[in-house]
Amino acid sequence: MELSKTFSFQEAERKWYDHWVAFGHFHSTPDERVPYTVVIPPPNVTGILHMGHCLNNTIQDILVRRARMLGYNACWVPGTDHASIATEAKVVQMLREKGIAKSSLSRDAFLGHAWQWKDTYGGIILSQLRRLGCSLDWERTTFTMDPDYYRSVIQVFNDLYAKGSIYRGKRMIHWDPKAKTALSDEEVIFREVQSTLYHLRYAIEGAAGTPSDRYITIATVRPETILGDTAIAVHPDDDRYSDLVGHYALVPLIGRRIPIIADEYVAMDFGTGALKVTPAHDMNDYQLGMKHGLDVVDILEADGTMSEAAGIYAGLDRFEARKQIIPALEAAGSLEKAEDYTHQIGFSERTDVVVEPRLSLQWWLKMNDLAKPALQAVLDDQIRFHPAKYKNLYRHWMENIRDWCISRQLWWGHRIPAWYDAEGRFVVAMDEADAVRKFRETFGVEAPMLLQDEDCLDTWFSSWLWPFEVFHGLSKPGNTEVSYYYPTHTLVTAPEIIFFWVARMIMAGFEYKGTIPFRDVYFTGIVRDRQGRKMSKQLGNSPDLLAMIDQIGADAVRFGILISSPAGNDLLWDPATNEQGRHFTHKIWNALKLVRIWMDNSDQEASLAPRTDWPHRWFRARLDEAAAEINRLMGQYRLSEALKSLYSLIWDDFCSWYLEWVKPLPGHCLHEEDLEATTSYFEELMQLLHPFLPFITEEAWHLLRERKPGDDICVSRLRTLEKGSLSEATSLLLAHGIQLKEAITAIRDARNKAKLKSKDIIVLTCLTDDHEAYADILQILCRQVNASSLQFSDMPAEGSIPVVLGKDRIFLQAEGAMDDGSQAEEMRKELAYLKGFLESVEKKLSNERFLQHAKPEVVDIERKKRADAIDKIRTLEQSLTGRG
RNA sequence: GGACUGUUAGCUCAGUUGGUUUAGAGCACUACUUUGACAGAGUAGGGGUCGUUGGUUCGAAUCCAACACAGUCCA
Repeated sequence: MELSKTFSFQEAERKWYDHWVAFGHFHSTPDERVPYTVVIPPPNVTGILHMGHCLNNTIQDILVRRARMLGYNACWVPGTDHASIATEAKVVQMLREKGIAKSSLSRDAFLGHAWQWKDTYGGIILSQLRRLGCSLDWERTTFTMDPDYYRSVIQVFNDLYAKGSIYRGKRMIHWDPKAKTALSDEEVIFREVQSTLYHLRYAIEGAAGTPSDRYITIATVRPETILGDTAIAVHPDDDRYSDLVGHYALVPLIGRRIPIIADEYVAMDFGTGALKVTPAHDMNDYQLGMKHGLDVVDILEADGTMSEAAGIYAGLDRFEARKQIIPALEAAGSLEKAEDYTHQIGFSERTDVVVEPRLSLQWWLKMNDLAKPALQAVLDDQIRFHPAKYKNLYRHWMENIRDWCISRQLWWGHRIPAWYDAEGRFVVAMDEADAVRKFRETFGVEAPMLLQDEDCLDTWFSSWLWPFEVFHGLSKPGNTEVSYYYPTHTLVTAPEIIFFWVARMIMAGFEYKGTIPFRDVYFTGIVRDRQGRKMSKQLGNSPDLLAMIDQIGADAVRFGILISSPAGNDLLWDPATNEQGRHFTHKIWNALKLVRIWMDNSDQEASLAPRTDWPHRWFRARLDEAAAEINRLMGQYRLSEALKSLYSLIWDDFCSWYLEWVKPLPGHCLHEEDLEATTSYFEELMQLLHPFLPFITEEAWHLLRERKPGDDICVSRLRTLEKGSLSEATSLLLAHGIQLKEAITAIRDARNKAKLKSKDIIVLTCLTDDHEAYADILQILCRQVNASSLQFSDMPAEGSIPVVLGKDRIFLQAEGAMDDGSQAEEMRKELAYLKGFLESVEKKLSNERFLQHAKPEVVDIERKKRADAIDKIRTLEQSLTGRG
């Protein structure tokens, strides 16, 4: 039966994915095999598939599918994380659209809505990963707020608190005024922003608290914060201001009396050299304030509006206040000048609003002790980073690590397990009953009225347990699964979350399992668009992947993203690479059609083509060589290179050369043994390709042979090669293959230049010392260049066109061949090149120091180069002068 | 401002410990071909001296230094 004109990928994708799941091919249970475990970086439960996921999960799928085919017990665990800020923001917005304000709801009522939302819309991304072909073990799907998981997070909090690693403290934190929560340092993105630097005059206080006619000028980009100023600082060595130190200045508009202090922290060359100090709203100012015992005036509310303490503009948004204060300052004569200024401003990673430094009471985790083993493991290559350059970055961060702010002012997430009484005393406990017990033990209170902390834990405080808690490593310690699957094998993730997640997983691994969580970490590149911009929702430059899969198929999308993705480098992704993937699947499909035609013909009474042997031996050698190469590249995590080499193995060696060499003449059918060899090579190629393009390879697998149920390519065993180098016989075959390809190409080129039509038959005469080398390939050569015969001779044929092949010469004769001299032109160019080359080699060989210093092998190679070049030059010269 | 990474064909990238030629691939480009698997194709071809400068070496795209440019992370 003839196959359809094109591969029906939509049908095949649905069919095979359902089939794989139905046969349980992706489900793993512990057995006697060696495990290969990968845990998915849990996507945000509100997420939808974007390019980053696509790249990341395609890579994981390739590693997992290949491991499965190499005989490992492959287990890839799916799941999602609850993403407290992002999810809570979505739910709040959804409620707002229904006219419900979060503030009107109780915590329980809000969480009811949130869970409902999660159950309806959450996890869409997991179904999208099926479309991509990901071979995940769905029976193991985990969510960071599953009951067991939740309890483990609480247990970890209790444990770290008991060890003294968790503490509560008032510190300057990054505040997100939209989400109204604290952020960790890692959740703040600094961007360069064009703004204005205002120079403002503060009058110096004269006698009796009235303004004098002197003033001091400061520079600020945030003029509204002058309302929170409690000092002006200058450098102690700054002559401009030294007489003012100890005096007082008056804040414009509100007239607050603030001291002028001296501190070496001030940069004399920045702005005016005088620094306004606002301890409540700047990290560094806060430090200065502590040092000098300054007042703290907090002029902002949690939502970013001005507070009563500001004196004026209360209730106004911070940016609106900035707009209004400028004309007011100008009217008061305090504005000296305004200049353009570019600087870095922090934005919330989740809500993209400008973050505020804010003084607040939060929960913190001490990091120093946790970081030590985690740093060492990477430095020692117990955990290997790919590419290794990320080791430096990791080390730098780990050596300068700061305590982690783990509390978030949110309801969606793991509620902080601390209970307070009316007097503000608190205990950390597993649950309320435990808290009551601890209150009794600690404070001697019998029936305390306790309230649990309102806040939640940072999402990463749960996902750092992921590699073992997906196997219930903490909730059911020592169970068979965690013992079998942990430590996991490879983590594939984006470099952006090296600190958020990778580093912390390593810490948790050591703290709770006493060992590394994974052996290799593969950092993917950042996906950028054609203009080099990072793909993001804000820019809207991320393509709709599902539409793309619908349009051109999952295999083509996987190919496109991977082929442009060198390990660890950013990839500029261009939809044109998808086209390449589509063409590739089309090529495979057509090769499959050809082989199927041969199969169908073999049943018929067509005359049997003679048995060919050499092409099969050659392709076996070529396949072994390529498979070894792919093996090596995969071992180094050079996935895109492995795919490139497979692409050319299939397209060039198999389709363009091998299939043409074994193709029977019209009216003939392939010899049975030749057909069998061709079929097994095709199968083997499909196996090698399967991890990359799972759907078309599975389809081909079933079209090449009748299969028993469950005999699927995804669980087939990949042929593994003997270790060591290729045999001498194999090397010779490969060399002859190269020689054949070169001869065919050169003669075809000569035919082209002689303006011969493809139908025109030629006669070949060959001048060579090595008849042997042509024995096996002679027939193929003639057929591929449409020659009726090839004769050996020691004289060129009269009126023929010469083709030079290394030391050999082949002459072609044909009716109507036109030698327009371009062939000779070509030879003269080649001759000039070779002479230049020979000169450079001879220069080396006549250099005494080269002969002394270079390794003997290298000198031998150079001698061989010289001999080859001399031979080739002689052959060319003979051809050009027309001598025999 | 600090640290790191990169700069190779029109574009996107390989080039593994310096020496298998005077640097490879894909896409794009040019000419020819509608040949029975494939025009989503075939056949052949053109195109770069490896950011700049200097150094180490018998020998440098490859190692070192400075500079220029780009990017990332951190403050």
